[in-house]
Amino acid sequence: MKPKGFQELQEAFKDQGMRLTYQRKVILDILRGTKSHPSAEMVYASAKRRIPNVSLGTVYRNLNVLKGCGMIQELDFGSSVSRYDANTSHHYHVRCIRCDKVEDVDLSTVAGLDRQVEDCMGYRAVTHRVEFQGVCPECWKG
Amino acid sequence: MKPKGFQELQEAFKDQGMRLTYQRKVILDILRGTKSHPSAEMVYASAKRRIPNVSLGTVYRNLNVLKGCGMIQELDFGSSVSRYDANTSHHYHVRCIRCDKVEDVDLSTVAGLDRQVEDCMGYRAVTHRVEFQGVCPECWKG
DNA sequence: TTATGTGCAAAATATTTGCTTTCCG
DNA sequence: CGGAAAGCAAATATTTTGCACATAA
Repeated sequence: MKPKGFQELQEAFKDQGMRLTYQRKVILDILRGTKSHPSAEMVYASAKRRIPNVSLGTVYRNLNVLKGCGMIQELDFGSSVSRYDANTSHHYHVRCIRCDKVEDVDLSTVAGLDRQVEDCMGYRAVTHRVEFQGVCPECWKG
Repeated sequence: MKPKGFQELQEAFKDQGMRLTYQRKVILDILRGTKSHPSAEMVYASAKRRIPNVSLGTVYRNLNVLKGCGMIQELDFGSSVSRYDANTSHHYHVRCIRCDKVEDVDLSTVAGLDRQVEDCMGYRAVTHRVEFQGVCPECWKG
């Protein structure tokens, strides 16, 4: 379901009339290879090491494309910058309010909440997102 | 606890070395008088009806001041604009992905979640925020 | 009186877009 | 070859800030 090889990846894009460019692959690889939930700027910095003349616009465009394909998800935290995650399963995040680190929360997503909102508010196709924030161990120990 | 009269409001600000200006009061009144969770622009538009030459900068500055005093809270949704709420109790929100309306969710906040994250992740002073999103009745009926 | 706040405009931040050139398929 | 994508820069959108003047206490 999550294509790994170049071949499968290429096909996955082709089905949607899109190409697998080198830039696109690098950006996806970066996200798949980290758990740090990087921002667009961070992805850009990382991509630049492999493609020195890559542009920030290309990074943003590809992040949006990958999001559109459901290959990555965008995390919108209180902070003004979006962060991206190649783990598209429904899981929660904690953000440290001091160092701005974002980590996955190992907590089973609270089941049935979406359904409750659909029932009591009359909404449809409801999803939800939970963001925890606090001070991480490194920050409060140091 | 939530000062209403001019007198008490004035004192509440004074304690923090702040003044109760007309602009500040109008902005707070606007937020206290609506359940629509307006954005800064919306507050600005509303304030302008009462203070024709009020500036957007003043609105932003006061929203931040009021937030700092804990008199209002800022809601950061996936969308790129912040919205503001004079109801500072811990409650959840739903946003309609079609018309962008934001409503309170009548659901008791899931207790104990913050504590669980503190225990299993080692964080401190954890709070959380839940945002539901879906299609509101008006949008899917129409 | 005087420090805090306002209005205005310019700056800062984050992201998107137009256009020409490049390159995937 | 033809259309999708890249690179670059200019444009947007939202929020913040510097400064001279006004005002609450």
